[in-house]
Amino acid sequence: MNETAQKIMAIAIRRIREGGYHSFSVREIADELGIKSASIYYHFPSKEALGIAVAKDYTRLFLDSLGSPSDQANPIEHFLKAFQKALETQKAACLCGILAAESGRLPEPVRDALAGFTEGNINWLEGALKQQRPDWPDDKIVETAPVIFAAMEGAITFAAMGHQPIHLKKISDWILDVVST
Amino acid sequence: MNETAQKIMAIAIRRIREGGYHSFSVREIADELGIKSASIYYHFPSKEALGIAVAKDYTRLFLDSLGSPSDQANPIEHFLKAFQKALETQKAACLCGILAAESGRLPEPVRDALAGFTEGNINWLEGALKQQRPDWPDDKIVETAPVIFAAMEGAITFAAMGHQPIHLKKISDWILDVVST
DNA sequence: TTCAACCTACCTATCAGTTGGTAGGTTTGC
DNA sequence: GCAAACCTACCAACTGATAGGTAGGTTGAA
Repeated sequence: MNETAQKIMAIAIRRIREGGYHSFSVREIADELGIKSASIYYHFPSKEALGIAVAKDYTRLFLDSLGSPSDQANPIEHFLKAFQKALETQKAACLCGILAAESGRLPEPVRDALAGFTEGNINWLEGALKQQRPDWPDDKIVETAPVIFAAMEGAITFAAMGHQPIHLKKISDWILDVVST
Repeated sequence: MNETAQKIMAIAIRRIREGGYHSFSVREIADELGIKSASIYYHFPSKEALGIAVAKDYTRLFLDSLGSPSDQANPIEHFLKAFQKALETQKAACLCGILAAESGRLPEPVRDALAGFTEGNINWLEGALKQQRPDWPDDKIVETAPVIFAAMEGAITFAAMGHQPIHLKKISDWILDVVST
């Protein structure tokens, strides 16, 4: 993965987070980079392949930055803070929440890559809940994890939209409350 | 607003909820309806105008079905159940959550129509909270309403995606807990 | 050491298909 | 006769994608 390919991915990821997979074109990326659209196809065989690469890279980066739940005293809080930090530093929604919104018309392999992010996050949360609430039965853990995830995705999507001020801290506190009682 | 115009809007609204504003075309709608794409422009001057009409109609229908918070003994519960009912009967995400995801690349008037939905819902929730929690200070109410809204939007978006089972009932219970304590 | 062979990273030019949109003609029911 | 509701036929712009070419660097065998 060379420098140009990484620049292409960086632009693609930003544009997807702004308006989704269908709202960017290969030509737009090339224009922004100052090369021709045909050159994009030297680095990525198709727009779809670029979308998959972007989704997988984003997933890997996010999960890597999370580390392991067992490294944390309060892994759920750690998870929620990762979302807050992502919004603060990148001032953008989560790629996953954006792609989820258009999942009905996404090329199947892109949808699969998107599923990788949700699964990775929900698995992480299940591990975190098991550690933090060993008293909870499995089905309660399996039900709770995706709800935490989806609620945070919604919050960050609307927060990044910027029309209404949304305090991620507030919803994080709610979730911490639910988990600790 | 005649029958064909309403059919056009019904198809548009369904397609937007499946994949967003950028993933449907005027021709697709015409094909599904069995008319030519040019005929769409007899009823709506542009795709943008159709998008606006759809967003406004969706907003009106949803707010009308909510009624007034003061008609409800527990208006927050009423609001949350409206989301659950929408998912159950229509098996689709909320138009607003989908459009929010691509808001960065939406034509401005469509984005404005989208803002109408969020504002309408948040205003409703503020009224509901004021009624249900007269003891809460104004700033707490103003902070809480958008968070309830965004969390439910996220939950319904991922629930409609269908990849992971999300229980809207669960997040509704959390929110009711927060409001009642 | 030299030179053919190959590679990387782009380019120009073009493709077929799709997009939103328009001008102007036709049908149909009152 | 007239107007609502469609149609045919088109347009410019844009889409993802391909074919074929090229400048400049690297490699490896004689």
